[in-house]
Amino acid sequence: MKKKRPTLQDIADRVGATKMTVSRCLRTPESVSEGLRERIFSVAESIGYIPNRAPDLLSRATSRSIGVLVPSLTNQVFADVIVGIEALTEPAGYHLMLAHYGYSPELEERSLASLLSYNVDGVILSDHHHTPRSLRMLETAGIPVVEIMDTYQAPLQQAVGYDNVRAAFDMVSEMIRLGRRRVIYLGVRLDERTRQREQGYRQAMEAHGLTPVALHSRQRSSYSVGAALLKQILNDYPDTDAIFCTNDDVAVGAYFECQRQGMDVPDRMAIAGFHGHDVGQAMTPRLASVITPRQAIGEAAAKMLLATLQGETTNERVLDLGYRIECGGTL
Amino acid sequence: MKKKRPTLQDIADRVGATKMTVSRCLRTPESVSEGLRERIFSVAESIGYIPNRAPDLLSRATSRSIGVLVPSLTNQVFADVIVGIEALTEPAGYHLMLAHYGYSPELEERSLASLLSYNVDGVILSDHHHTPRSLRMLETAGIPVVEIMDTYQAPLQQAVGYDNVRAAFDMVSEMIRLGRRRVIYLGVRLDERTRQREQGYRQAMEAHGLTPVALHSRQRSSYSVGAALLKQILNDYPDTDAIFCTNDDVAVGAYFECQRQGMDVPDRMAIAGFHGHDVGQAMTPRLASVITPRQAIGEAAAKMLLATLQGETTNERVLDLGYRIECGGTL
DNA sequence: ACCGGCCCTGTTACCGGTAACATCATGTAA
DNA sequence: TTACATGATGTTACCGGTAACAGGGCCGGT
Repeated sequence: MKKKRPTLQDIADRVGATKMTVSRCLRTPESVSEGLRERIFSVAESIGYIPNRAPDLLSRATSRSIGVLVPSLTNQVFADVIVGIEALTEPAGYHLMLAHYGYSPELEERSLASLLSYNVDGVILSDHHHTPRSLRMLETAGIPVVEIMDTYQAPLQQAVGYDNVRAAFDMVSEMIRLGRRRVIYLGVRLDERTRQREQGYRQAMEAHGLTPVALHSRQRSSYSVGAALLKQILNDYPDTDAIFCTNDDVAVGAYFECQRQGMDVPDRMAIAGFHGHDVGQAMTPRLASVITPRQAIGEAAAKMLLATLQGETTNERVLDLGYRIECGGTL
Repeated sequence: MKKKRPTLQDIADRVGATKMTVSRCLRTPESVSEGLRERIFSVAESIGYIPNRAPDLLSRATSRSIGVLVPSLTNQVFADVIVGIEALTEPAGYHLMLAHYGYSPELEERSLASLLSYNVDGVILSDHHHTPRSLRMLETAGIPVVEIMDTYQAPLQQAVGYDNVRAAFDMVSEMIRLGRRRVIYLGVRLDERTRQREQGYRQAMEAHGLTPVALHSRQRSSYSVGAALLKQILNDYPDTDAIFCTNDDVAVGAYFECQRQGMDVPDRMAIAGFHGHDVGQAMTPRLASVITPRQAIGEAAAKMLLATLQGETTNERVLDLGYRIECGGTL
């Protein structure tokens, strides 16, 4: 027996006008006579009117909302990206609809369907790989799409990010330049970007005639996993002199394990991570890492999407925001 | 000139039936004759029909979605909570609408209005303090509300969490029991829970006749801030023998600074954090911390909300999921 | 043969805003 | 005074599903 929430009609009844007039008053107050306007606002306030987007959703198939699909919310990287996106969409009056899919394309498909069923005006996607069905849906929905985090592959429409392969290549090359020869790659999960970084790592190793060795954990990324992987290295490849980790969590976890083993970093073991998160930058020695412009990526993606929604057309399809190699004290 | 996305009518036209029949077929396939059913599904597939929730939103003021308001997404704590919530809402067919408000009640109000304008069926809130307008909106919306993270204050309807004051009290008492006398509290930002932990800290100190000292940073929580605060302590209160930090980031940051200063932990300085995140648990010495059941809180909140939405009534208003004091190696 | 019921499908109306158009009063220039 | 612009408000229809009700064909039992 919950009471229905107030509508424009309820306001109209109380001030003796039609809901059309009330609608006008709330949208363009100056188009309504002063006395009426004041009464309408006062009644709206007193009965606690809350705008209702449902009719808009229905009649104009527009929701003033943007769907954002990220693989994981617990991954700090995407939290930063989202902050960047919202910094632009919120002032523009767009509501963000977030969904995460745990790195599974099937779940991405379901989440996408859910977002589209709410008539989102545009979507931001975090992976390049989508199911055929997802692609179909995006096509029939006919809304703007921006893909983020990677510039390596051809985008559906537009993309913002950096080149994961090249970033990994550069970091590993730097390690080799500094004299490391037995560099191992540490990965977790098997998402796209982890594979791309591995690819860059392999290219760098092979370019210098070195043999690439990659270790993976199937668990989700964590400090503990980094520690466990380092133990495995000491066991299986005891003469390793450097590790390049797919992210900072793993790198810092591995560093903790080095400490426990009394293994000097970087003399005996060099360590590099990816993304340049605060943990690594706050510890001593400072963690070597590829610093990525996560928040800027979010902002740029939102900017692109909003521009397209406002009808602007551009022929710039891919925006590369680059990265920075931070050597820190662990190389 | 974007093409309209397919509707039930489009399917109906192609199979020579009415949209009502198509609607029935998609919802309860067995209520439609076999031949028609097959044609409908095949056409739906071929034109790429995507369900549209807008009409439901409008005609039944229900969206099968739940609004979740968290202060921050970059705060790992809430990422965990969200994972817990979604673990229950997703299988139940509810879509999560996330919004964050940066610890500002005014922004919370705006976010809440936005969620309500999409006719969410229920909301989960992360703070106890709301603007009068927010309270009004919740009341007129007439939807179930669950507040999370704290059991200290009387809930609007229902609440799930743990007692921040008591948790802090217990941790600080433990530090004192182990011989610490000049324990300082390190806080960041001034959100509710930080203040509650400070309150628990003060109670513990005063219960033992000790003088409480609290230091705050106005910056958002980070490892760097923890390090900076520790430096400040060494300068202003050089004989401090323990710090209790409002969260693990600050605690670990402070620990890094102790390392840099060559200050032994825990002999010279004991350190305790809050939440029991993986960083602290993976490092050596393991960080003392109050381990909170974040994911379980999310799950319990979702369970409560779903139960209420299914019409169940309960007189259990507050669910306390407790916490655990982990002494680690830093006390 | 007739009736009742079942199964399948169709018809109508509705949800709550707002675009588009209609109406009406007042003002103002010719 | 007439004609027409201007401003304020009302009327109608629509968006896309689905609840509720209305047929109509067919079957079996009497």
